Parts: sequence; C-alpha cells; structure tokens
Amino acid sequence: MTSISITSDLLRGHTDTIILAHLIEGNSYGYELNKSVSLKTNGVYELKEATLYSAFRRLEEASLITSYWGNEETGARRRYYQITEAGKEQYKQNKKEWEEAKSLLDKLL
Amino acid sequence: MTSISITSDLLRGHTDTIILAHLIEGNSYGYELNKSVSLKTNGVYELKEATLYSAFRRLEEASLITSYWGNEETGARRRYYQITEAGKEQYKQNKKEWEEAKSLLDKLL
DNA sequence: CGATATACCTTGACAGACGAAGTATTATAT
DNA sequence: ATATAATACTTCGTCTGTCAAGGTATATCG
Repeated sequence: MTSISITSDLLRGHTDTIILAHLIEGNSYGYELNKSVSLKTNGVYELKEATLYSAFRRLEEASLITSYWGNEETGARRRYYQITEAGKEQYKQNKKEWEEAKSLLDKLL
Repeated sequence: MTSISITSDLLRGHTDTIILAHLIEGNSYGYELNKSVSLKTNGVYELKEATLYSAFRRLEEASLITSYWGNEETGARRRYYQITEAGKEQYKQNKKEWEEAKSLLDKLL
C-alpha cells in the first residue's frame, strides 16, 4: 500500500467548491459529477455518496444551485443540478479563498 | 475590510501539521507558536486557543510530541512542547499528503 | 436468475474547530 | 495606586461536515 490516502479532513470544506466548479461547466447530476471527479483525479479521489448528497442539499438550501428531475425514458431517474448566479459568485469567492489558504499553508508547513 | 477570511474548514485537518512544522524548528509553547503563525502569515491567520490546546493534547496523546513545564522565574508559566521521532515522521507524511491534496484541488477547482 | 452498474436517499455517530468563560502573573499607562 | 493590557494556559459545550451503513429502484449482461 504505497499510495497516499487523502484523509477527509484535508479536503473538508472544499466539497461545495468542487461541486460548484463542476456545475459551472454545465448542468449535471450526482453520479456523473462523482465519475468526473474520479476521472479528473485519475481515480485517486471520489466523494462519498452521503457527503455528496448532503452537500447538494446544503447548496440548494443556500440558493447556490437549483435542481429538477430529468425525464429519462430508460435507466434510473436522475436529479439534475444547475448553478445559480449566486452560486457562480460563491465559486469565485471560494476559489480565491483556496488560493489564499494554499499560500498560507505553503508558508506554514 | 477587504481581506479574505479563511474559514476554519479550509484549514481543518492542517492544525496538527502546522504545529509539528513549528516544533521541528525547536521546542516551543502555545503562545509563542501562535505568534509565529501570525507573523509568518502577516497577521492573516492565527489559531484559536481552544483549537491550539486541544491539538496539543491530541498530539501528545498520539506520542507525536511531549511536554514539560518551563521554569520561568518571571511571567506566566509556560508549557513547552517537543516533537518526537514519530512526530517528525508524521510531519513528513502529512506534508506529502498536503502536496497531494493541493494537486487534487488544483485539478478540481 | 443473480450479479453488476446506474442512480438516489436517510439516519446516526464522530471528530475537529471554536465561542465563551475562567485562572494567574507581569508590564504599562493613567 | 490602580486600571488595563499582554502573556499564558485550561475546560466546557456546541456546531458542522463527513461518512459508514443501510435502504430503494431500474436496466443490463452472462
């Protein structure tokens, strides 16, 4: 077991931003989003389902995203999510904070 | 107020590593460590006391640091902390994980 | 038919962060 | 002299994001 396992706490607080970043590229649904995360990180990282769906709820509650049921004629039903204007603003802000946090930690570690 | 306030969750999980990193430079105590953090980040960041001291307890519990009371003849008493060999190993590991997390987030955000 | 992949949801527990409050000593300003 | 600030540590209770574990339902493939 040589691979590094990223503990949850290191990415804690970034879940929302990861989701917003994905939705900026276009509407999507949970399962697809997670596959995308896995793909982008070469299978290293993936959101836990409970984490993902509770984040969706939190974001919708905060009006940063909206959701609607897709009308699939085949396969399991999907709930699609769309980022709002407020969500885009929040994403920009979060991204800035990430850059700031990165800079801080590079100084401290 | 133009500065960005780094929310706790962005640095969550890094507290231990910040402390270990500081102790690698030499034995220290809570108050000094926090002043050092503040200095290194130009006053942008500082650990909350409750966070700091509970982290100390956690690290000592895990044998990553040891502590002893300083024999100050003047001023408030200080509890000094020293990093152990295991602590140094842990620091290296945490640092690696930070680099990995950074790389992941730069891909995802 | 059973297994696997797709797709979503809920509940309960845990751990780290932190606000708030307290204890003590020394230095500094009024 | 005395109030205030700075140094220095501690404990308690609460909050929040994460996640393990369980569940539901449909379609496909061997």
